Amino acid sequence: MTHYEHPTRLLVATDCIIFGFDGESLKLLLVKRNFAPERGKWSLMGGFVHENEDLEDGAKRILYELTGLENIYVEQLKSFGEVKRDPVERTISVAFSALINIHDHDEDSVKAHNAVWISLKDKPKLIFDHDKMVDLALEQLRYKAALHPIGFELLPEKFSIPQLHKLYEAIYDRELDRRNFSRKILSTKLLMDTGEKNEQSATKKAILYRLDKERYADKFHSFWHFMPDPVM
Amino acid sequence: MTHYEHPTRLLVATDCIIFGFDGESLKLLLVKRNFAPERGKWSLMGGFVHENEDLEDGAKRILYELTGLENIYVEQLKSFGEVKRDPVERTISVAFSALINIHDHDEDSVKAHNAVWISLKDKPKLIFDHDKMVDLALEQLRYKAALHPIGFELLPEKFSIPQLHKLYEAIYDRELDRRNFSRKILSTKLLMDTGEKNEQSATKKAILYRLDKERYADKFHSFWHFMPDPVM
DNA sequence: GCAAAAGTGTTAAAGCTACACCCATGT
DNA sequence: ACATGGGTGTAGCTTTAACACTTTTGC
Repeated sequence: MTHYEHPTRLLVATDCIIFGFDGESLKLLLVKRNFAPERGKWSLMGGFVHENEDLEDGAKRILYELTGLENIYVEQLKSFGEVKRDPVERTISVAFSALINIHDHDEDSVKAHNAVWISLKDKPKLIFDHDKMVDLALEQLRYKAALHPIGFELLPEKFSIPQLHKLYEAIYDRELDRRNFSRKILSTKLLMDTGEKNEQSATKKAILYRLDKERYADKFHSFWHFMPDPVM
Repeated sequence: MTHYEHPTRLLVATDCIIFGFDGESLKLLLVKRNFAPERGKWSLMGGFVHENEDLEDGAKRILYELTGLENIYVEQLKSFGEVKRDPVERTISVAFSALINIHDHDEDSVKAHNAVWISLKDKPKLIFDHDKMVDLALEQLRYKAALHPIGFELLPEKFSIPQLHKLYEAIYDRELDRRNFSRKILSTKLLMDTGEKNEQSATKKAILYRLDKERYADKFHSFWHFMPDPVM
């Protein structure tokens, strides 16, 4: 086998599975296509990788175009390369998962792209193999959030434990005992008390925490065990 | 953003991180290149994706060419797409992890490709970003084997618990209490007693088990907790 | 004072670790 | 019979799950 023998070049795209959380349910940012092919149908946000651009940079460029946000938490999910996945021309798509704070995005930009936040439970059928991408992204989010502190990416910088609790219930689509959850989270020592309280609450105001960035960096590679087994 | 706007086509390759286990240590099947570029240096086995071939099929084709084996356990790891990762021409590489039974491969074929099994601990420096690929593959193997029953792919169909135990010690590069390990494995009910014993042993012959395929399929998505925390 | 949400405590069961002991086999 | 490796048992500790209770706040 020699290198550069049959240099068949292929189209390479990235598609982004963009998760958000509005305090109640987990949402996806989806695009209603006003361009061919599959005009009028729903799809993930995507685009082609440029000649002089790393894969992840491509995904971040596309995310920036859509949301106006930089420094988004992005993780490569998997590449989808079935020969006939795109009917127009063979295209390899590198799928990226993105977690963003739903309140931060640029609304005009999102509207301009014909994009909408849709609850996972109301997800319409998407074009091509995008449904598979979403399924996998959700599976991975569940997998990862059970063991690593990534849920925070979906929340504001300052957040309460009840908020985090609701997020986890949304991610796993099931009830979690709030008291055990709280103790488990606090036992990681990953949260810093900001001294502030959630003034929005009509009842007892919850303590607002912030992620301890130093410990976060140290512990990122250690397992959590947030979920009662079995998770999946 | 309209589809098919700037159709820049790129080279797409697959590289395979091939793990094997010889009963003592975890090994990689590496190629000493007798072709350009980087002739004489070590690399992973790889090749370009063909026009009419799914990504995973490409990896399997390459694995078949090298080892003569079909039905190999293969898992897509990640795509590597840095602009300058390949100095000759920009190439996206989709990395695949493969777990094979080291005794099954076709020796002639491996020799013909100038490939050698090398213990992870003696791994030479590899070309391009192949070192990164190996690091990630190992991390993923550790991650996954702690929670899912995939170690079996590296063993013969019938294997003993002591064999499995040695495999796990090799994967995690640390001692594991053999008695606790044994109990943990058996408690999953994933192993079927074949009624046979390991006749090779010079001392007490170990019971040979086989993976219970039905339970395997059912349980594949459930977490194991094989390793004492923290694993990583 | 009451309802609702937040925070803290308790207890029994389960799981894990670190051991000790016995069994089978070839020399 | 003994050295070696394989199989099973157990005590003490830690973690978990499933609960109850108290505190804060707005009305």
